[in-house]
Amino acid sequence: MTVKMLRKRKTIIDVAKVAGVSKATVARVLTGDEGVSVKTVTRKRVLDAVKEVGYVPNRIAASMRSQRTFSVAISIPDISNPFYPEMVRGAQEALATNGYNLMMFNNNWDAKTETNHLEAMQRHMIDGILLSHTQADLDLNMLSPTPIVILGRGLDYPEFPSVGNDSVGGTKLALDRLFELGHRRIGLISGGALRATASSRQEAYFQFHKKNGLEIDEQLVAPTNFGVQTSESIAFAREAAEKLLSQPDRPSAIFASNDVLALAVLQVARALGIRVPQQLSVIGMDDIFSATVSTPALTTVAKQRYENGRLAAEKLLTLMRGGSLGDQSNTLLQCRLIERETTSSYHS
Amino acid sequence: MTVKMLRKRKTIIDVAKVAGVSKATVARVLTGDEGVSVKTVTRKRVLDAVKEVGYVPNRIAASMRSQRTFSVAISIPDISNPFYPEMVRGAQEALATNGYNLMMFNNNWDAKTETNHLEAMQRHMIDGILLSHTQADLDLNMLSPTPIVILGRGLDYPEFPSVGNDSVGGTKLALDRLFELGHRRIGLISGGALRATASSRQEAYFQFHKKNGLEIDEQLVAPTNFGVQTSESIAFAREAAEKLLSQPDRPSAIFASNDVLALAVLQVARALGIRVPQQLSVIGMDDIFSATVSTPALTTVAKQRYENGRLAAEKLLTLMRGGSLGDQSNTLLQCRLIERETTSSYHS
DNA sequence: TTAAATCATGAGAACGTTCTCATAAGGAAA
DNA sequence: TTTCCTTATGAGAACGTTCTCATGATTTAA
Repeated sequence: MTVKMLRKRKTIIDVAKVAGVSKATVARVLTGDEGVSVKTVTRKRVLDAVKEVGYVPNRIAASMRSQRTFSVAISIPDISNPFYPEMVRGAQEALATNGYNLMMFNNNWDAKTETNHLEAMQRHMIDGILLSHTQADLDLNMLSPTPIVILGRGLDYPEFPSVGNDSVGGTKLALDRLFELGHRRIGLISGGALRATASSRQEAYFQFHKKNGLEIDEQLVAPTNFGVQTSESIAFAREAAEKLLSQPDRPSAIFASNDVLALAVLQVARALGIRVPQQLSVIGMDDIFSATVSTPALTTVAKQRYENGRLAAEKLLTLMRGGSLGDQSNTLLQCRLIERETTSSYHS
Repeated sequence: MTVKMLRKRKTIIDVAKVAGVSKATVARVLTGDEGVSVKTVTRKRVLDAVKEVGYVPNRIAASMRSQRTFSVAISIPDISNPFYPEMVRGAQEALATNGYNLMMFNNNWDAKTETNHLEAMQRHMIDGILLSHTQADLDLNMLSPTPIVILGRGLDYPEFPSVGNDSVGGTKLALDRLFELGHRRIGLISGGALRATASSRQEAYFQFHKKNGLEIDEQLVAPTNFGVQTSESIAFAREAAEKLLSQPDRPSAIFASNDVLALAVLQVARALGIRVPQQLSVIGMDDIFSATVSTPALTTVAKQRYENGRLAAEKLLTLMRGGSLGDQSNTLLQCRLIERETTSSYHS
């Protein structure tokens, strides 16, 4: 008869016993910021004892006392949306190299879930939050004093630090390029998670027309949708593209505010027998992986997704260490136009 | 002069005081599994007090005593590889509905990082692990008694429960279909994270030839690569495809063991002026988003990624609750062939 | 050589829960 | 009434660290 011997986890006290020192000394050796002084021989004895008993520190207990968990929460709408994983990776790597762990919260664009997640974070005593918000009216002050960094342009929460991509600048980049190529009737399909973001891009579209003395044809602007899932987004884009492209005086170019939308436009154009880029130029935004493998490969405005996550994490680290961001509180990363195969100069 | 009043977090004792009961009673009300008996009036008084003081339970403290953290770790090679996010989402949602949180570990295919992560998990006292392993020789018993469920076929760790996709069956599905379409010279480009997986697919390829009385032409089999990043994977596939397709007696069809590879084949074919599917049929595997938007849209063997994550989490939940999986320990999910536009019958 | 300063270590409180055990308050059975 | 259960609550230990403070050992300054 075998008794299943499940030995208990070793504690700092076991180590202390073996090393012949007090638990305080063990703690000093293990968590010692260079400052603390421990005799070299003692340190060695402790370290040896740690190995001997196979001690693994219990961070829960440490957190209990020190009030620091070394975990950070990241809240995003949908990890399976190709925009986010790269951002998460950037954040995770920056945090990991600093000894922090990442807790992932995925709210599926659901406001209630998002709010629940915020409370879950509080319960878990996380040290900081990276927030790609779905709603514009979260009570973030409730989380004080836990530091928060907003992922994306912080339009809805101007008082919080943020790192985002300059999508308005990117929109200009795309429109200017199309103008340069001779396009004058340019369609807009604008989506995105948040009303503020979506409308700021539309604003850029209007500005562009004004600047270049072009008239705005409402028929060229698809009604903005936001806060929807990838699959719905595709259906929406198909519909919008069909409407834009089946007009008698159809646009010679379309700018879509993300690649998923732009790829849908490509499909519709193909179905309608409109050749891209000969008869229609298309520019997307984000530079997701799919943009590189579509045929023709999608011209797009690239966002710095990895860098976005990384930099946000970096800021959060500063805040968690009690530092201040000064005038570096809100960062907008530059977008870059990547010309592939869906753009060409205008032919009447 | 304003003194920044940062009020301390409320504890169960604050609630107890307001409600005029002991902390034990508060705990009973808040964590009470139906079994425990508390007077209705007392319960109400406690619940009111919780609201009044704005109490948020401290799970760290709870974990300290109860030895349960209600967090689960998921270890994957690369969240920005389009295969994983959907799986993570499946896991996260199943766990969240059961009150568990997900800690994400991303090892970038690095063995050392993976090992470090395993220790980090132990430190954090996580209740269970979902492991998509990179190495075949991890000492998982070290983590005992923390339950582990392997993501993917558990070939390398047969003694642990696992949930994976039947990629061998999927390979057969693809090859049989190509055979049915009249193809006899079929190329294989096989990659994948793990040696065991990659070679089991190659094995299926050999079996297929034997079964159908076909000779194996070594020229049609690209050297297997595994354990590489997406970007390297693409370069590898390009090279392999070029070699396969520039032979005098080139294959009329190619099966690639994941979509990223297959999409690369598409690009190479296009560059070489080989029309797909008229002159070359291509089948991929995984059914990532990009497969739906490529031109022509990729025929592929779909894996159940969300379900994979969900089911693995479900099993882990059973184990964490002390249950047993019985003969349900290892699950292989069925693959499905999705015929899109890169396959057609053979023309000499 | 002695006083003062610094270094090295230990004792024990504290963190905020959960959990065990004891006990008071009711109600049922005699 | 008394005794025995059952129900409802409280007291206080326990979880494994970190952190503060005290104290003995050693070095430095005079």
